[in-house]
Amino acid sequence: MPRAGLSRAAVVELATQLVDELPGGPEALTLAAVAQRAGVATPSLYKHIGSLDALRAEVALVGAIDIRDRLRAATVGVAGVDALRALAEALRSYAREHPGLYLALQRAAGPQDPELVRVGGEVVDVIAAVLRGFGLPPERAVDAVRTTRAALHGFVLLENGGGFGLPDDVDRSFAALVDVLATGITALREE
Amino acid sequence: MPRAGLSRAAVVELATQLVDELPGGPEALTLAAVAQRAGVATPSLYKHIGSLDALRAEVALVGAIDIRDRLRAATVGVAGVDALRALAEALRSYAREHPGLYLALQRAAGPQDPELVRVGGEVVDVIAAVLRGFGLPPERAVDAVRTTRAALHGFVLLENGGGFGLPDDVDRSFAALVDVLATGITALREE
DNA sequence: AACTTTGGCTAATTATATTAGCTTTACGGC
DNA sequence: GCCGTAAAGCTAATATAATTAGCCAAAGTT
Repeated sequence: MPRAGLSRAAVVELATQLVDELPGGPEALTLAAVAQRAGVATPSLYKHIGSLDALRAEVALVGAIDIRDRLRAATVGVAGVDALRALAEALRSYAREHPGLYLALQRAAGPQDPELVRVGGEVVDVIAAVLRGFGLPPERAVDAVRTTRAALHGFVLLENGGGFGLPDDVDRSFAALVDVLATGITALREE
Repeated sequence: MPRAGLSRAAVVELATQLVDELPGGPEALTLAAVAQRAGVATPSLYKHIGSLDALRAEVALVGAIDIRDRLRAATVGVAGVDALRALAEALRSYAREHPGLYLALQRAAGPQDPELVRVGGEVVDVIAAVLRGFGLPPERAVDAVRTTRAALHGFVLLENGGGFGLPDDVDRSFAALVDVLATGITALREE
């Protein structure tokens, strides 16, 4: 019989699809499901990946790269509050399109995978670059980046997790969050 | 041989301990580990709980109740920015003391368990009560609550997950986050 | 003391990851 | 076109975990 013609990249691609389709997100990802979709027996996957955990790490890396690229693309040529808003909306869009992939990023954050650490750092760099437009003193920059990361990350997690029970307009709340960040971070300058 | 003298509550208690001790948090929780700690065989646990998922839901409920009580205790008799700071610090302390339990709250947020939904609503009520001191127009209150939840939730998740790579003082960053929220939410009044 | 409920047990089933070892495909060099 | 080899697949086997079924003994009740 002919071969399936898999590769490391193909397996990771299938896994990233699954992670977004499965209701349980990254935790529900199984090698059995990947193998079924690939049309091979489960152990065959080990020719391309090291383990389920390694596959999860690769999936997380794909997500990190995607996010980095989207944030960069969304913020070229914009500055100040506009850039912050563009960045925020790009992140939220991505998380809504890829809820499983976004979740996969969470737990994989450990210092195991240097690639992931590097790309994560590049994501943070984009945020830092955007916030530079707010004219903060250098010693406050880290605080502003962390605050922004926390607020955006928390919002999309709550939204994707169904944490907002009320029917009130979530878009408006997100806009409010960005306003709060913009106002509050600007005020950090004055202290 | 004498009985172990378990009960639903005792099993949940052991599970909550484990969730905070295990490196993998709630996902690493197994019935086998609970049974071992309880000194019984794994299937014996089913006399007290319905399933692993049900146990996870109970663990999450314990966390939600704890958090609700801590936030209430931290904010009685304080108002305005002081109340917001007290609430924020109470939440962060709890998450640092109980990283696994805090994580357990995340995924269990679905609408399955009405108890959890109720307690979760009570947590939100505390936040709403604190923010009432900022004198927002009623139609902005939901936005402010969501913004606050998102920012605090995101921060403690990033902190517990090792997401803050730089050695810079995390306490100071957290204080900055609370400042940003206070300033920004106050400004929501004016729009 | 007998009866009943309850909590524990062992045995069995299913799903999954993972390892070992075998087979065959595809392919580079002759 | 043939040959050797490495890669890619397979089946078989092992280990862990959840879950169900059915048994038995301990506690508690009458």
